[in-house]
Amino acid sequence: MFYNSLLNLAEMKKVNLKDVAQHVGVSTALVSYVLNGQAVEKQVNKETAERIVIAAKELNYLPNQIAKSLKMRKTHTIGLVVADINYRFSTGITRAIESEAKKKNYTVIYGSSNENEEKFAELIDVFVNRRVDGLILVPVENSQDQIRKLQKTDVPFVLVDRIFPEMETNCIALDNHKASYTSTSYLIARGHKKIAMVNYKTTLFHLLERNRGYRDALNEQGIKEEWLYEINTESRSGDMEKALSDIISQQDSFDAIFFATDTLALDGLKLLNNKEIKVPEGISVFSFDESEAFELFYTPITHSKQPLEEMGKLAFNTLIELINQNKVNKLICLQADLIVGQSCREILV
Amino acid sequence: MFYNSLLNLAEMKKVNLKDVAQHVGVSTALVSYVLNGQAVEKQVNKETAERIVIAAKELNYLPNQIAKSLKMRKTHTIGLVVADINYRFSTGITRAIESEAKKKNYTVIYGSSNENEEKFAELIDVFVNRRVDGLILVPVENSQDQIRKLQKTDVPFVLVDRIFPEMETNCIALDNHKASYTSTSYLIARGHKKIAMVNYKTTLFHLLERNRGYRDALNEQGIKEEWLYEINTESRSGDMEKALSDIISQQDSFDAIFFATDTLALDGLKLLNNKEIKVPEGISVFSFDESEAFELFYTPITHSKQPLEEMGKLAFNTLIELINQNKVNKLICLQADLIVGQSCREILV
DNA sequence: ATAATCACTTTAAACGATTAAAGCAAATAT
DNA sequence: ATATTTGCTTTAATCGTTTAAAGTGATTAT
Repeated sequence: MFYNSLLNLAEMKKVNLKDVAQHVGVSTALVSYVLNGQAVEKQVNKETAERIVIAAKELNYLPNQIAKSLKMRKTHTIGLVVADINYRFSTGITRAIESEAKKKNYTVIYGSSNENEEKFAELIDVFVNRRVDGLILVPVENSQDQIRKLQKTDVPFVLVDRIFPEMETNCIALDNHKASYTSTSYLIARGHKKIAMVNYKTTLFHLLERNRGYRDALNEQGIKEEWLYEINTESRSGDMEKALSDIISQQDSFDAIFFATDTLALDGLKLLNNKEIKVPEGISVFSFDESEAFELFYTPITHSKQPLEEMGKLAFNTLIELINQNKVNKLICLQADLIVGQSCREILV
Repeated sequence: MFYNSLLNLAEMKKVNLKDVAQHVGVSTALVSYVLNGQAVEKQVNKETAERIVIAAKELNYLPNQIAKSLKMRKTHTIGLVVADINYRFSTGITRAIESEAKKKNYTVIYGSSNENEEKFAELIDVFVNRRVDGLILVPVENSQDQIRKLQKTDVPFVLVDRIFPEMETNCIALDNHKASYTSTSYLIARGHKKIAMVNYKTTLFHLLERNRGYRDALNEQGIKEEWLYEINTESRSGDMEKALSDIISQQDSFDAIFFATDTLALDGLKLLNNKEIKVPEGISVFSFDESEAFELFYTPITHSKQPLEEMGKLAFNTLIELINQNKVNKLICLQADLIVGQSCREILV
């Protein structure tokens, strides 16, 4: 084989700086300068520079990012941990983050914690070992210690969606209280009085905020009672069954169900289908976020919609600021949109 | 600050091999041997080994994977390119691949081509530059040249779902012809005679195979005509509208619609909802794969189901074989499951 | 008494880039 | 005639690992 032949070399294993340098007959330093746009600054002879550029192209030279990362102490990689890749929320922000990252020449390495504390911790460890430049995290329940551990590190990170209010972290989240308040108010405005709230039994702040928004709206608008049904993740379908049975048994007194997440709404709507309760005639339904699944439901579901694109974009760009300047302190609160479907009837007084 | 204090050092920036070595008072080589389980092989003094292990733990030493990768010429990272993260297919195999990868201590870097040829090429370039050990690809239409380029490289890869039959590649795919044949036969067996097939207008082999399966089933079972409607991705909703209008206008003569993908089925079912055609009373519906969206449709959709978990697992493990041994040649064909719902009525003859 | 073996441990060269600092002719200044 | 500057290029250290190869005392063999 003619290892020296241009063609063969280009097709051979990997071409490195040294190969290019030897081919042109200069040192690796010169090649590095030229290929990194420092030709003028370092006063490289124009003709030499050209020869280097041409040779690099001909040899199909691609810099070894690993070596570069080691030397520069920058990997141009960020880690993303979502709660569950099957959530629409996850694919939404993942998409946004990935496309934003690509624009800025960053690579995303990704993992799904599946709402599992240990897996969450493991993923962070793996990413930190890989020397990611930063992390975007959707933390799981009870991961405060993990986050605190991370804070002692010099790895910048931003939380998305879920906040720990007792900690100072950079965070992009929805104003869940307000979104929930607005939603509940919308139901009240349409004449609903007895509104059930179905939420997970959780300590996650963002979900508790949805309860608080619901409660505050009721109270401030003269409804002194509240009807909160809590679903345990471990006994999910059973709990939902119980909650809906309870709501339905008092069917003529309950006006609406407010589901605190799209996953809950999906479960709930399936059950309502089974029980042959019509929406909104039998009962009004309001959801937080929407699942793709809603598209085939006979009634468009009125819901509160999170700006996923924007969240992802903001998360990424905040992280980049952190990476570049080190000191930013941000708690960005976004507003939800109220998407009016036909799942909430108008009750005349 | 007491840089020498254990506690502070552990909380400081990054601890490296040298730090551990100095702390114990030995060379980095010894530390490396011990921490990589070569203590016995390299005849390291037991007591020394212990001291090294303890020091590493105390200092919270984590090996720098970048340096390791550079030296070992192995990144323990694989690249995954899916066609669109919003497809259920994508999240399905992504999940499987990721969990399999984690078991074997691999990290996945991931990207979505959004069915775009250029983005597909870009992603591969980025991943190859990052020196991934291998690639799992769901190729986009017309990406043959990209694949051929990749073959000239020493980067091992496996294709998933979509094959280019004219090329020799390692590939995990469904037996689409058979799945489609079986599905069509099922419809025929239930007394359907005039069955419309709705598919994308495409050159993608796996989708064409679905057409062929449909056609062969019809022909071999005495139905000499075929009714193929092709949807152009660019004029998607218009084309679907046209196709369905055409099918419906002859409603009493068409018995069933066979959608070649879940995305097409979703679009189609939405339109049928709008047009207030009932499934299966008005027309039978069969889908290839299912979308989460089907869960809220009033009728469980009968469909052909791909074993996503298995596909992902096989893809990953095949890739690992390739990475380790270099020469494997596999075209693994999986079989679909027929999931019987209630969307295909029984037509009595 | 000297050589060989043993049981450890260290040295130092990679991996492929970046980049201060030094080197070296030729041109210009003193 | 010598010193300085200019214009360009090379040298060599560095990032944090891995791992042949060499080193080193103590023990055993000849």
